[in-house]
Amino acid sequence: MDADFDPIREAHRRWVEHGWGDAADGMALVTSITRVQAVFQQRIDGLLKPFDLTFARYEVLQLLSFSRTGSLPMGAIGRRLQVHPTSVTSAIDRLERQGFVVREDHPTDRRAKLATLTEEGRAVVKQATAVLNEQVFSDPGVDPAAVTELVDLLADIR
Amino acid sequence: MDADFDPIREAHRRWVEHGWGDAADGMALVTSITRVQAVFQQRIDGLLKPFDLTFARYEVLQLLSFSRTGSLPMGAIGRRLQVHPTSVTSAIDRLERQGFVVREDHPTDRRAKLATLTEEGRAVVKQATAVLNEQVFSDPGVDPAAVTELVDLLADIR
DNA sequence: CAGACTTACTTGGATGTCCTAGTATCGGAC
DNA sequence: GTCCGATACTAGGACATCCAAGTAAGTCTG
Repeated sequence: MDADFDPIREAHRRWVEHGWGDAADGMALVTSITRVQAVFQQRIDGLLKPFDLTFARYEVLQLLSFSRTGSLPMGAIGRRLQVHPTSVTSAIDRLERQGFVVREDHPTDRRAKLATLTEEGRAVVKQATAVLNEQVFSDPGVDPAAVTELVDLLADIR
Repeated sequence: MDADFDPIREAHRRWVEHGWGDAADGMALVTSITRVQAVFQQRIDGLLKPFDLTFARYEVLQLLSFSRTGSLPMGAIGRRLQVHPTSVTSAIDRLERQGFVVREDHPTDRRAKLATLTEEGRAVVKQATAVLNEQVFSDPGVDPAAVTELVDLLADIR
């Protein structure tokens, strides 16, 4: 990236000039988070492309792979990933077409559906995890101490 | 929010259990940023709804309102906001239909188009800014000192 | 046990973002 | 002066996300 120019820092200067006061810092925080999220998103989606996955769908597979039976109700997925139920429906639709999960009836609640990992799903999430852990998560671009600090600070906002 | 349960902290515990090592922290960072971004996005878009704006379009208007002439080439907007050129086209399309900006020819470069703020655009961005500054940016949900710290740490990643 | 409320999931619609590709124009090299 | 690569914007397509609304089924209350 053009390390010699930081649009957010530049914008922050303008906000202060226009008398925003404290709000300038807040706006800088929001835009910073927005951009950093976009950067990670693109980097990760690029690495997942060979697997025909996106970060959203990867998260679903990964969550399932860590559950005892490789199977969770749709609603539980949405709550754990903190996304809207319709986003889960959409992700599972896609993953099901890809053969990475299957929908099954819930054993006791006939309203609910279980998303269950297939063999292919388990295999692809394993490979994808290896790539992401090595290329992104092990070294997100900041000092390891700063990482935990960031996570703690962000936890306060949530 | 349900302060008594943090899905990310819970997930982090599982990642560590599965032997992810350093990668667990990195994954926690990425998911934290993703969720926090989503929270801000929804909160801001909710506040902007009465103005028939989104954060994306608000950022464009705000950028224009701070330029000397209320007018910038499309490309410059994309670079400053760090978004793809097609996203700018899409945002300006919408803003133009809403009457908040108009497209004009660039005086010297016939390839380029200028997006220029209208009176309505200037008025709406002023009102929207007042609301956002008061309701979000002045108090993003963390200690003010932490805000600048976060911004600095995030700047390293960008 | 019947009606009302709640919960689980899906459908349809609107946004925003990116990528690929295409058209028009600018600018520099020869 | 001409040609070719770089730049500016737009068109079309794929995803993901949310909201509003609808259907089905569980649960609770009187």
